[in-house]
Formats: sequence, structure tokens, C-alpha cells
Amino acid sequence: MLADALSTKEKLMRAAVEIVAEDGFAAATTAAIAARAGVAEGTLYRHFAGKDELMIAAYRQLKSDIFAASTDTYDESAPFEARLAHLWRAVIDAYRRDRAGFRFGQRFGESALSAKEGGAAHEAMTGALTRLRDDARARGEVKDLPMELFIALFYAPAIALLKRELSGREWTDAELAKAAQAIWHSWRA
Amino acid sequence: MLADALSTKEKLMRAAVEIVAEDGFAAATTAAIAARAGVAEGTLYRHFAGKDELMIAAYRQLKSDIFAASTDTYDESAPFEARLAHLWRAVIDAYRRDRAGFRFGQRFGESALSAKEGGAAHEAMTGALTRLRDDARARGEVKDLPMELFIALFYAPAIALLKRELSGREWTDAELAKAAQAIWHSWRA
DNA sequence: GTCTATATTTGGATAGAC
DNA sequence: GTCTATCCAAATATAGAC
Repeated sequence: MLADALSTKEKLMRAAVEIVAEDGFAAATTAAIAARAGVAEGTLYRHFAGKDELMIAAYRQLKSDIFAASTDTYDESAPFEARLAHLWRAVIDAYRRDRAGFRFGQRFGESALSAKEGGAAHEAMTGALTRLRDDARARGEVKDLPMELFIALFYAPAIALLKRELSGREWTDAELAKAAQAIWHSWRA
Repeated sequence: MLADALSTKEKLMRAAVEIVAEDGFAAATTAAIAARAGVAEGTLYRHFAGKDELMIAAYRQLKSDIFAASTDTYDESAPFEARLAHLWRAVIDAYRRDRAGFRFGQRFGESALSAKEGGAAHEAMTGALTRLRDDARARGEVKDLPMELFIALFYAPAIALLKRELSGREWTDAELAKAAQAIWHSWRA
């Protein structure tokens, strides 16, 4: 059962996130969610129009948390490679702080519900990445590629590494630093 | 309704793949699958022990199709960058030939069923990639990284690009060639 | 706002005729 | 092997008391 410090609404969202993370969407019935939140099933409908709305609300909440956690300020006057490494590691760390949330996000993204919700989970950080690319481009230090491709080269391996961590593999700081460097090499002109 | 050339068993698997691809796992009820396959619901149970087994069988089928399609022979004496580019493009093309299958695979991979099934979808091609890494490593042309990291740098962007194609973006041959080159740069020492 | 009890629907699976 | 008809369990959602 979830901590009393949370509001009932928050407890319900957190319960949904954890059940989906552990056992998938099929296991996240209204009965299971209410039970884990420690409230009655009927109570769910006082806070959300239905199960889908609860899931979507939980996803939005998660997205904004990750956004807040991964966009700390950093030194924009540092060398480009260091800027990329900082941002990349910040993303890894933000997701690492809430692995259930990460897993929920992955599953939600592949569910039919995500169509209702709209964009990918990454829009938030795209701004910082675009600035980095533009700055580096002005100096001729990065390739001439569509921004979408830079984004894919940046995020996709991060997500893949985080997924591996869900099944046991733990990446060391040194390995992550090398990975960030490899990604910079993929960007570099 | 699916073509008569397929066996009933194949029609059921294909129907499941298409429904999951279009509308997600929640929409893939036994009734919906049977209807799309053009058979009665009860018939499903003459071919599969239950819905989960049908889904798992469909996934295994898909995996072996992709394996067959993406491991054509190629010139192992070519330069390393060309070998990587060839393999990378082969993966893209294999998935492009069956987009519904690709989408099903992504969704299946995030479902709770995938735990029963076991490994990731990529094991198949890992052999060719490992050989490439080892050959290039012997000449000092690639970084010193865990194989898992090479795999992530290779596959993750390919999957990300394919996902974008599901929502409309079409990558040109030139863009894909540049992407393959960027990935080689991430591998390169 | 929350609980208990319940209505309603739908889903997975089986039985038995053909 | 396939169909029709049906059972049973489970899931979403609501009603009404506290």
C-alpha cells in the first residue's frame, strides 16, 4: 500500500504506474489499482472519468517530472562534446531515479492509449539539444543531418541502455561516459 | 478478411498481428481475431491452447521471418564501414517489408507476454555483428566497448527511425546512408 | 469523499452437432 | 476441422448509504 503522504489521486496514479511497470497493462485492472492504492474501487471514479483517463493523467505527470529532473541548468559555454555528455547523462539519471516510471512510460508509449495522448516523451528536452546542434553547426563541428536524426542518435541508445538495466545489467560511470563519447562521434562532422 | 492461400493457423496469426498493429493489444480479443481471420471463435482453440499461445506463436514466426530476411549473405571482405552499412540497411529493409509486423513486434516486446517468450528480437543478427566487431577490433579500427553497447548503438537508432516512419516520415536512401555512416563513427576507434 | 454492493458488458474458453 | 451456442469469470462502471 502507498504512503499516506500522497493524496488519493496521487496514490491511484502511482499504483497504476507500478502495476503496469511490474505486470503490464493487462494486469492493471481498476480492482488491482484501487487495492494497491488502498482505496475502494468506486473511489477511482470520483477522481477520474475512467481507467483510460487515469492512465493518461499518470503519463502526463511522469513526463513533466522527467522534464523537471533532466533539464537542470548546465554550462552552455563548455565544449560541445562536454555539453552533449552532460545532457545525455542527465537523461539517464532522470530515468534511473524512477525505474517503474520509466517502464510504465515505455509500455504506455506502445499502447493504443498513447495515440490519444499525442507526442513522444522526449519533446521536453528537444530544445536544449537543438540549441546544442545549432551552436556546433555554426562552427562546423557537427554533420549536416535532419534534427530528427540527431535526436534518434542521442536518445535511442540511452533508452536501450536503460532497458538493459531493467533486466539486470548495470552500466558503470565509465561505460556511460564512453557511450556518450560514441554518440558525440556519431554527431561530429 | 485474409487470403484463402494461408492455412487457418496462419490466418489466425496474421489477423492477430494486424489487429495488434492497428489498435493495440486490448483490441485483439479472440472474437476480433477470429472475425478478421474469417473463422469461428471456437476454431481458434483447435489450433492454439489459448490467446497467449497464439500471440507468442505469431511473434516467433515474425522473428524467424525477419531473421531470414535480414541475413542475406554479403561480402565479408569489404571494408568495415561498408559491412556495417550493409547490415544496418538490411535490418531497415527487412522491417520495412512488414510494417504491421514491426509494430506488432514493438508492442509485443513491451507486453507482459514477452517475459514468457524470452530474448529480445535481435539475437538473430548478433552473430554477424559480433564477427564484424571482432574483425575490426583486430585491426584496431573500433573502440574498446562491451559488445552490448555496440549492439545498442547499431540497433536503437534503426528502430527509432522505423518508428518515425510509422507516423509518416519517410527516410530517403541518402539519409539512411548518412545515418549508417554516423553509426560507424560511433563504433570507430 | 469514501465505502459496500451491485448492475452490465465483455472476454476467454468449452460442448457438442455437423 | 469448423461452426453455433453457451458457460463462467472478470472487468468497468454506477448507486446509494455513511
